[in-house]
Amino acid sequence: MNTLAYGLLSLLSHSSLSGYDLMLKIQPFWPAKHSQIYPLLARLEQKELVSCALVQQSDKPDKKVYSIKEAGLAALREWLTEPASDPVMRDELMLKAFCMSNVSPAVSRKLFVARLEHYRNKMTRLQDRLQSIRQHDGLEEGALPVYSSPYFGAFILLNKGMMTCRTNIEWCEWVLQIVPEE
Amino acid sequence: MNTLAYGLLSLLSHSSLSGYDLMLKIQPFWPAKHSQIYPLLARLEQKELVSCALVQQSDKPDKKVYSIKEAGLAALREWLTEPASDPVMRDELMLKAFCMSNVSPAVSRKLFVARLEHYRNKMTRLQDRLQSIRQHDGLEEGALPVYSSPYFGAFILLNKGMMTCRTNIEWCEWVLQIVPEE
DNA sequence: AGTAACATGTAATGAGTTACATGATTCT
DNA sequence: AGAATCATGTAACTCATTACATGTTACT
Repeated sequence: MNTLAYGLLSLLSHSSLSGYDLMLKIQPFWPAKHSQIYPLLARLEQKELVSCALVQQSDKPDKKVYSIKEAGLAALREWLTEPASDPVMRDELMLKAFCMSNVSPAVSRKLFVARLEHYRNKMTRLQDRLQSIRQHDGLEEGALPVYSSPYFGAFILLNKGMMTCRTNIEWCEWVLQIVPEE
Repeated sequence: MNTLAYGLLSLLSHSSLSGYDLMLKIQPFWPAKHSQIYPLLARLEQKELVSCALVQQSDKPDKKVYSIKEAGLAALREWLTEPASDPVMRDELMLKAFCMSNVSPAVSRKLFVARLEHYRNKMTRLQDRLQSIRQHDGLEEGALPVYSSPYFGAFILLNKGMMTCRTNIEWCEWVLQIVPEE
């Protein structure tokens, strides 16, 4: 039972999902490819932490929908009582920033312009998602979901994403201000 | 030549360091254990990108100090012209936050209190480091190093660290405000 | 005498990515 | 007919962590 396994259980505790959907949904929190997800789901099913149902679709290929079982929820609750391990951030731009005085300002600026673009796109996507979960939970602008709502977690995470994005954008803009134009 | 290899070259472009020091210094940007660093340094030496000198010490065990060679600097400059890949963040707390409505608020609060502590400690360490590089570069409070200074990269990275820390602290405090006390 | 930090290495295992493989369904 | 998305799986490889292994020096 590694972190990714608990991550899948975490998503499944909110709603039943296919392996494909799990793969898409877990990206912002714990990036993983389908080649990692599918075998892991099979193991979780073996362990009786999740169940699986074949769902036939007419508009799309059939899919296997996984649901969390009581044992899975118990494992999840147990895991939640343990302290979370420290976050791990791996960003090539940090390494490049460290040694950028070795190249011309123009080369450096290009890196930060690209990153700025990346965070601005991400920001837009986050805003859209926040709008959509506000509607799901029937929330007015500025109102907060209650703790017991299953959307509470998603809500605070989206807010974190927005705050982080904003900070990163500010940082990139600040760097571009102090890195000379040529 | 993976990202870690370029990361080592990046640090070495600023100053010559032992494998042990490299291992300590690279942690904030690209976490890696010594078991990954030492074999990689041997490969970089084989490729003639770095050179190695045995330095005898009396107060501590002897060490091997690595220096970047001209070919290493060339590889670094080449790498800097390529776009940086997207940052990868893996944080167990995000996964736990997503499903925290499955446990009592007390259990959830504990996670965020611990994380708040973590970021406050980190913030203090960053402030100390920023002070020390200000002195190295002979900078007044509020002044910025010039682009060509080898400390420029470290300086903007420390500022990013501080901004990120501050944002994370704000987020944790906000979450603790809206998660009920019991 | 024992612990902690410094210092370097290898071996085994686990986690994660890329590539290989296949097929359904929709849209252009 | 071809591209894009949906959908699931395995195999090979690289990357990263943990464990094994050893030795120095300083401090208590």
